Amino acid sequence: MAKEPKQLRLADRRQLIIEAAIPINGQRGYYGFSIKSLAVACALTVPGVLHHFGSKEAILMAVLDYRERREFEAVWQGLPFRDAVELEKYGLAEFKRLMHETVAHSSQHPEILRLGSMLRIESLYPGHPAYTFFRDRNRRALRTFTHMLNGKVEDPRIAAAAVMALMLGLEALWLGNPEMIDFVAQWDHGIEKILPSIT
Amino acid sequence: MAKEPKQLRLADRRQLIIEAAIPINGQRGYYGFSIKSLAVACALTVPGVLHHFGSKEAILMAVLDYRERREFEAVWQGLPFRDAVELEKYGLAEFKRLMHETVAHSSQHPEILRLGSMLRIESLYPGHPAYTFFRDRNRRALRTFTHMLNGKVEDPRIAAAAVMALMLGLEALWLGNPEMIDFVAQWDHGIEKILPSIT
Amino acid sequence: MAKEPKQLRLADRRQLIIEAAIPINGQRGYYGFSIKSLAVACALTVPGVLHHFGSKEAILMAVLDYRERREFEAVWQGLPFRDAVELEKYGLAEFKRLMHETVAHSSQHPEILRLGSMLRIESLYPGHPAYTFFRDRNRRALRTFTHMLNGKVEDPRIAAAAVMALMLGLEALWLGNPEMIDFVAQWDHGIEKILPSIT
Amino acid sequence: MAKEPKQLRLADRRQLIIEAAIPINGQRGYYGFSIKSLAVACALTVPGVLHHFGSKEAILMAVLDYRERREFEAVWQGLPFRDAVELEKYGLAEFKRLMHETVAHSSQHPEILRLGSMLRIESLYPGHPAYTFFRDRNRRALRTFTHMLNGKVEDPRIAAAAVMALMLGLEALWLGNPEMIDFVAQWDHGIEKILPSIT
DNA sequence: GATGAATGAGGATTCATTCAT
DNA sequence: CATGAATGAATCCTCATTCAT
Repeated sequence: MAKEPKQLRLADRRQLIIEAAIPINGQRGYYGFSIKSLAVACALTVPGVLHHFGSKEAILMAVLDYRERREFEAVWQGLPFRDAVELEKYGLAEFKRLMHETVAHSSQHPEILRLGSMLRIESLYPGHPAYTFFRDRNRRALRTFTHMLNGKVEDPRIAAAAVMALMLGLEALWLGNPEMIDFVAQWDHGIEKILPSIT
Repeated sequence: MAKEPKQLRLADRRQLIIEAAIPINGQRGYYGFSIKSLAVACALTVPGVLHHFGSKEAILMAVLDYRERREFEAVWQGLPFRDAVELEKYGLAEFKRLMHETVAHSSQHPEILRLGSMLRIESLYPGHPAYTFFRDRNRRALRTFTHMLNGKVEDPRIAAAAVMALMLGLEALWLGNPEMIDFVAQWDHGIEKILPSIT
Repeated sequence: MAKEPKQLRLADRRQLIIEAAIPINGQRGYYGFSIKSLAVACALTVPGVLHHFGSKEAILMAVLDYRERREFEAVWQGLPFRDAVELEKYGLAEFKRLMHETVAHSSQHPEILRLGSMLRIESLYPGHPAYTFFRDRNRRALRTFTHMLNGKVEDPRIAAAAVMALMLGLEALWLGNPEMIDFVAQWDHGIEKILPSIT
Repeated sequence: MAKEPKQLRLADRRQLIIEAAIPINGQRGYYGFSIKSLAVACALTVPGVLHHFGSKEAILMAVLDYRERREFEAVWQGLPFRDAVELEKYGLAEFKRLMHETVAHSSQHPEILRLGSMLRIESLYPGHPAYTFFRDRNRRALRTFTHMLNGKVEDPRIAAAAVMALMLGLEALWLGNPEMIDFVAQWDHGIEKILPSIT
């Protein structure tokens, strides 16, 4: 006879709160969301939530960290490369397969996408808790993409930016009107234009 | 000797407030910005600002309206077409010239871009004052673009979405790290891939 | 061809404002009503209203003054006595006729009644602008009634208070549920109990 | 050595706040009183007060509820009837004894009376939070009184209204000038006129 | 591990009023 | 005679946070 424990283990409770925080942060942003709304979504009290994270800022950072970890586990971990740098050894087809995976995965988790879009634009404000986080992340991403495309296209930097722009743009478009565009198909079409396969 | 009047006329003061509201709304979003911060930026008091708009929501809508009008005047008005529909009669080169103009203009006004990016994502939340505004605007834009590309590309709908995605994505990328990419050059490169000119 | 003047004469405009102020003050009280609501009811602006009275307090006092004058004109002026003191010479029947007139008149003007009820209770607060006004008015009324009943009943003071209480109470009752009681009939019934006619 | 706790229990604190709210609401009415003034009277901050009730409106309703409960406990509970309906079986003397008790009790608690008078008149405004509360309460009261006088007087409805009017009127009179009239004596005198005992 | 009490700061908005026009 | 601009004070309420329980 397993009793259902009212008090979850610390880690479990944290994860529950974080998962509830993702759509809330994605919808209202860091400035617009309130711990109260998060607490209600978790069936907890406000101090109950704060007990686990200490501050609103800490909740945000935990969410960002969780999101990063999840993305890594879902997309990158399943691939045969140890790290991004190693990718250089692989061909364009491999790169496109990886991107396709990412897009396909994203299309299943719009809330994660929305969180990223919201916090990316919100964190442009220097006072935002995720200011440096996103600034550095963007730079790193562009560098990584450039690296990955190195030797495979004429101007890797331009191509990398184009790829990233396509991804960001489709995300925004799809989030706004999901019924109007097919995220994955649109991606496949776009990437083929930007990085045409040799036939 | 003209005295500087402390009381500005309705229209002048409104415009001043709106222009001050653009960067503030772009940085913090509707939920995150405070009328106080806007009032300080205008050298007014909070009720002074509210005197002209009545509510925070009304300020936002006035900003959106102003932004729309300005964009029209700056980009579309100078072009030889009466309206979007007429564009169908023009060729791909004309379409690309129009887009280029828009991008070039946008690259001079990052604050306007930032406002758009912020409010687009923020307004996905159904309770947001600009919810319907942006939903309808997005739909209209995709329809217009599709219409403009009709007969010029294989699949106008897909192409239109790709063009919009490129624009949105480059905006987001450039806003995040303006020093890392050349907005206009990157656009010209991208559009040539998506809508290649016949040579 | 008489032109309708947009600008009313000062006195007329004042009266219009006062008449609009009666139901508003009666409904929300002095503390609860706003000059804005009054201005709207008069199709004027807030400073437009204040132009005529100078302050919220002055509006209230003007309303009270107007109400007093109107009551006098409507009820007392039509009667054959010069003033209240003279009443002593008349009999009980005359007194009851006067009261009946008052009640009949009141039943036609519930807004006036409501104003009186509201301000009477509100003005018990020492900081209220009509504090002394009503305190003195109540005392004067009780004294006058006592005087009027002098020599006609056993204990004029008690009877006077009973008469006043009946009036105040029926007013309150009728204002609350006008469809449930017949103000005038109820008065006639009550006064006959308190001050029975000799048969 | 019992330490005086800074944090009171929910129920205790609520009662303290409500009791402080009674005179404040009685003096200024719902529209005229401010949570700040109540907070000061309780040696709390404004959010401290709101913590317990959530809104100004909720404070009012709690006050009304408390007042009702207290009246019941003080007057009706001590009497030998189970409920109002049962009263029909008792005679006029019993009814008058009950009324007398009520008046005697009221005369000891003018603040409660004042609260009732203020809110009764204020709640005639349809937007008032206690609008339906008082409308229904008035109807119920008149029905109950009529019921209680059924079979004991010629016209129970008229008599009931007269009794209520006497009560309401004496309250208003006494609240305005407590030094001028003896509430209880005046009641006893009045009720004997309206409902004379058989001798 | 979690809750209720309490607070200081700040949120938007309303208000009465003054001033310039 | 009336209006629009502007303000300081006060409104209710929400916020993140701390403390005691």
